[in-house]
Amino acid sequence: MRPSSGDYHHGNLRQALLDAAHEQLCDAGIGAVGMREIARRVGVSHAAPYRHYANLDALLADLATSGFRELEQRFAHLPAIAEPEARFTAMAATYVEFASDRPQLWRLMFGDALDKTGHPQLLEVSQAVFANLQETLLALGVAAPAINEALAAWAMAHGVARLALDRRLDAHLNLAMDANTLVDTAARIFLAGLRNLR
Amino acid sequence: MRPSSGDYHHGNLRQALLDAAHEQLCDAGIGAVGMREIARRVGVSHAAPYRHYANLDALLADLATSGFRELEQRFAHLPAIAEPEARFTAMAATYVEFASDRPQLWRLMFGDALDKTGHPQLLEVSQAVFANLQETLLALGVAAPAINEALAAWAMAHGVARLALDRRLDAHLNLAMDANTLVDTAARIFLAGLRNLR
DNA sequence: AGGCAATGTTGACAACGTCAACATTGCCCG
DNA sequence: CGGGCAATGTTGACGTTGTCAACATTGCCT
Repeated sequence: MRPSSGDYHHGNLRQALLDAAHEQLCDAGIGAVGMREIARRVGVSHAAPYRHYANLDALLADLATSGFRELEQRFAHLPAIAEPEARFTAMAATYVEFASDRPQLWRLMFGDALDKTGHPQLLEVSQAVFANLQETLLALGVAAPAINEALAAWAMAHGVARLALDRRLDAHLNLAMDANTLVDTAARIFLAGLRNLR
Repeated sequence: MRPSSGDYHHGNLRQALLDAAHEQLCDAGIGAVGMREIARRVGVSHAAPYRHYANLDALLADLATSGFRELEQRFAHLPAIAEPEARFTAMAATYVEFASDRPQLWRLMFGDALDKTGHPQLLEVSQAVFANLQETLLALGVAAPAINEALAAWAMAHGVARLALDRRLDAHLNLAMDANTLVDTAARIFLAGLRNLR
């Protein structure tokens, strides 16, 4: 199905909408992403998206889902580091790096602009990401199920990412410091604490 | 100035607007807070708020500022704990507790619904909160300026709060666990790490 | 007492999300 | 091969919102 003859039918609007929404998100932030604006970007009438998404939230949920998949990919393509502690640090760094590479997407995924309840796919992919982290923790020799520790680690990386995104680091620091060195410090403290406790 | 005679003039609308906005925020979440709704709640015409706030963002910024002041108060009224490590743990717990007591307010303060740039008061109060944490870290014997460690600690507490608020804990846990025990775990790991590193 | 600045009201505008009614197209089945 | 049906896109409408301008009302100061 192509836009060969008359371009009344688009071809595959759904993906085009997603792409346009993604561009708009990166360009202008979450507040600027609206049904009409997306339709405008694709060059289609303002109500056309409703043939593919029940409402704006559904579209945003789909966008967030693709974000989680990308994050998962980054974890998957992490260089194979055998040593567990180094791997843990690398994962935390990857997490923060993703947030700093795609700040708007990250905000959509973890912020409160989108109500996540009622989007099972979204829940599923986010759980997959967490499972990945938990496995690494297990390799550290933490006793199963290691839930506490895994969550604490996640919280740490998550907090670093958010503080960095909100520019609270810039605001509170005279000296130069970026999220990367901060997450390193935090990971080092965390690992030392784990060693010390068991 | 009271609403004694004809109630054309309200008395002190500014505070009434803030109160109404706060109620609406707690009742229905950040998405439901709008100029017209606030005015409706106070019983005043839809454009009246503009005599006191340039726009909705300005009002929300004021609300967030009051939130930071309340958080500051909680730190100030913390029971006097001399032992630095216990005090640190108590502060982290207080932080998370605030988030769980006033989730919507916390979202406003730390979420991305409100653009914080261009609100100097807001920046000021949030810096004051951070300074408080940094002092406690100093008492732990961390070398001045201890910026790295203070930020890492903040990130940890912040991450716990956010994961809890977003119900990601519920989503990922079969067993029962709340933010309180999690922040305890995280604080213990963090402190053990600090001891181990120096 | 009178006038001015502060404060509140009314009405308007553009933009938005969403729905219903209608138009157009591709595809499948006889 | 043709006709109809389901999928998809368009148009127009409704109610809502943030914000502004013009106007009304009030309290305070001289």
